Amino acid sequence: MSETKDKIVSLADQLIRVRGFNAFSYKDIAEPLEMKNAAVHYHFPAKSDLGIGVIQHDRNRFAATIAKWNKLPEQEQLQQLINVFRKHCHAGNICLMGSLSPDYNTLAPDMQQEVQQMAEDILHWLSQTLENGRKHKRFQFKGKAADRALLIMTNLQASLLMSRVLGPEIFTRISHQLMEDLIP
Amino acid sequence: MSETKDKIVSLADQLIRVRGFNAFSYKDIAEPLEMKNAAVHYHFPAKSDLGIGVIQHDRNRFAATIAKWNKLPEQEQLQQLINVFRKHCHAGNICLMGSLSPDYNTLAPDMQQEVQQMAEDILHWLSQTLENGRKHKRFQFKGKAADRALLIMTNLQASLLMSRVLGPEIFTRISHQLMEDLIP
DNA sequence: TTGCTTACTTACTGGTAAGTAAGTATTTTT
DNA sequence: AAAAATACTTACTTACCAGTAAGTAAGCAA
Repeated sequence: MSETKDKIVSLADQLIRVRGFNAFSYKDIAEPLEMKNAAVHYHFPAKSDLGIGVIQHDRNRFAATIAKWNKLPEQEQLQQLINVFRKHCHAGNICLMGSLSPDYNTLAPDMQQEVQQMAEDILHWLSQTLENGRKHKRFQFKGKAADRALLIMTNLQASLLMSRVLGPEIFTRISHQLMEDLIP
Repeated sequence: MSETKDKIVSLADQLIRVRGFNAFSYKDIAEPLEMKNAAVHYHFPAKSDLGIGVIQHDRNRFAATIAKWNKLPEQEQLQQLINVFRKHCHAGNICLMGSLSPDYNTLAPDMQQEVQQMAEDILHWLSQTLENGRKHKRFQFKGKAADRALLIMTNLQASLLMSRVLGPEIFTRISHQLMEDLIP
């Protein structure tokens, strides 16, 4: 990917997390990068192309990141995930899923599918990590790992939303209690 | 409140939940109600006035609803709350908090404050209900009731978001496991 | 019956949005 | 050296948005 394209995707990623997909415009990309509206359209003809670019970038980064974690004990892998969310929390960001799923009905079908796959990526990894952690007696929880993954995923996702409204200590309380619940 | 004003608020409530606050316009209100753009502005001069109207309507309804539940055993009160969310889930709606918190940074300050108070309303009630339920041995959980309320609140909120993307069985799995975790 | 309020409509403004057609300068390929 | 691809800019279109000014018809109130 060219340098310019990369800068556009990074900035769009930020804007989606801070203001939402329907609340930023090509001008918000073009101006800070000192180019014209039409230059952004050159790289991403439609806004949904830009949205898809952002999601794919994020999915690739996630895949690379979890690969780096995969020799760590499971509770540390989960802690790493929580750390990623904490950094976003303190930057005032919400996660891509938390930003794009409320707008889901307004998105183009090809972008909707990309959002869906991102959700499946994360849930699949988290399910596996929880299942393995339980097998190795590092986690203790009731029910299926896939259901537990849903609970934890929704906690993390919405903790960023609630933190935006009620302050960052919300995130700390949620992530702490979450971990506490899992440790035998 | 006049009948017209009430119809506007109800429709706006729907639109916020289905498409998001920044993704509907006065035209989307005016057209189905067979009036002109300017008539909506007559009742709600700025869009934030309409937003505030919707939130206040919802907060009042919530207050009235929990008052009706307050003689029920705590686990049934929580089940009632889950039922409210389930109905929204099957209507394709998300909750107001789930819709407005991603857009929080784009909202007018007076509307932000209203969102904040709505969050505090729900968390306060849920904390109290969990605390009372634990005292009466109807619930069992680790940690502070206020922290548990945060976990459950975020589960419910984001379960509607995830259901929109991955289908309504997501909500069923989350709400079921959530209840299971609390029952002694 | 004159005046005031309510609940609108008509007609508009200024601004912004996504998107595009056509042209240009620079680099790369043949 | 000619042709073609790359990465833009200029200049524009179409469409919509929130918001407003001015007018109006109906009802009520002194």
